[in-house]
Amino acid sequence: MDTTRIIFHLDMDAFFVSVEELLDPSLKGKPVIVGGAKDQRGVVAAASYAARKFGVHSAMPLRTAAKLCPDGIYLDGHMELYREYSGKVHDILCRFSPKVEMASVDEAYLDMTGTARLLGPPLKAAHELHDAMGRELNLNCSIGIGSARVVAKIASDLAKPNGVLFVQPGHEVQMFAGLPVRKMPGIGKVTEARLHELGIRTFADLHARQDLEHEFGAYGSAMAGKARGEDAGGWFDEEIGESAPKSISHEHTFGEDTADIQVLETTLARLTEMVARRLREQKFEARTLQLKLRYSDFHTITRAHSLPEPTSSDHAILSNIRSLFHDNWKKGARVRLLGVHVSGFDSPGSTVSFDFDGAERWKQALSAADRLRDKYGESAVHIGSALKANIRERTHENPAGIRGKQKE
DNA sequence: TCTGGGGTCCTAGGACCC
DNA sequence: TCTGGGGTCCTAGGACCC
Repeated sequence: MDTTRIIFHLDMDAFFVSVEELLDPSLKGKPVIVGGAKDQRGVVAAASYAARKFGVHSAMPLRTAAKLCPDGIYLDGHMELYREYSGKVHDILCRFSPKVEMASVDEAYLDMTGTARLLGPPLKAAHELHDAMGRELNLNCSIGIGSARVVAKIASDLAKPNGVLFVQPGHEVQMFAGLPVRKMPGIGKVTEARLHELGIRTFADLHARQDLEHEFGAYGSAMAGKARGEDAGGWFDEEIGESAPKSISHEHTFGEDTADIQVLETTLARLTEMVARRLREQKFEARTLQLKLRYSDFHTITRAHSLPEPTSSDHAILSNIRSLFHDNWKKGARVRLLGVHVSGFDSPGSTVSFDFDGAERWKQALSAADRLRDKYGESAVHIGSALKANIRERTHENPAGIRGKQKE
């Protein structure tokens, strides 16, 4: 049996800029920079290929971009519109595979395993997908094909712009050998510098070294594996599919640093409102609340507090965030950024209406119990009888207050 | 050159429990 | 009374991605 998976990674080319061009075709071919005004605090979110010729690239401070490309067209951007187009992209992808995962607004993974009978071989399916994006949305994209997510991701990067690349299973090492380590997803500025110090510059260098685990811990062997075209969990990495969000946050960088308590308090209240509203929209409640505080010198601290019971109320969140702020802000110190972050989600229904959706919970609990029994034997597990009384026990990892017997 | 905003995942230490 | 090992939770910070 052939168990090789076929994964597509699709990446929209210069997505924000391309959508802006749909809105205003006169922008085509011009150096367009999305992210904000030239003199604003902020960074480039996207740059057209014409702007890139000046050396402008995403994540670059706007003020730097303004020096490199003073005559560029600087736009604030329309996030709502990009999300709308992202939805259209998603709709098209769903015609090609039942397993689609949007990794961000402008990129996605598709599990194409077993679609050959319907859509033909991978390259044919990829070209049809590519054509559909052009024909129906008037947008360019690049598609990478491989046997694991990392492979597909690296391939789509190599395929840019507007191309398709299939890395045949088994040919990863050979195909990637000459690539700089930075091309590997997960290796950024810091890890790249550390690798360079060790004389490791390419994927091939990465293979040749046996001491990565020693230098980088578990992450080291993962890197070596990835360089061979394996995903973190081995050849058969995680399923492709959407997963529930794990955190919600909003933050704000002031146009000018401030120590004005009124401004700081108002900002905390506004950020909290935005976070709480989204929590309620998603029907989530959060247990862990976190404040982020960045001073003028860019020194940044985070301070968290976990509640005994989850909440989505503005008042509860704000009062906790305010105490975190007042307990930690160096009075009078000028602040560059404030942020409010919540995590540790629980859907309110799972706590309140246990009796109504109890069946599913029990199923989960029992299957968890079964796994423990498999591991430790029949007497290892007792389902807690105080199930209702002891609501707090039931976290995601411990759905019904199951306790494994101690192994003394 | 002065460094956004929204996320995910990892590490590491300490508290606490058995 | 001391020791220790394993597991989980919590907090802080940081790398990385788009």
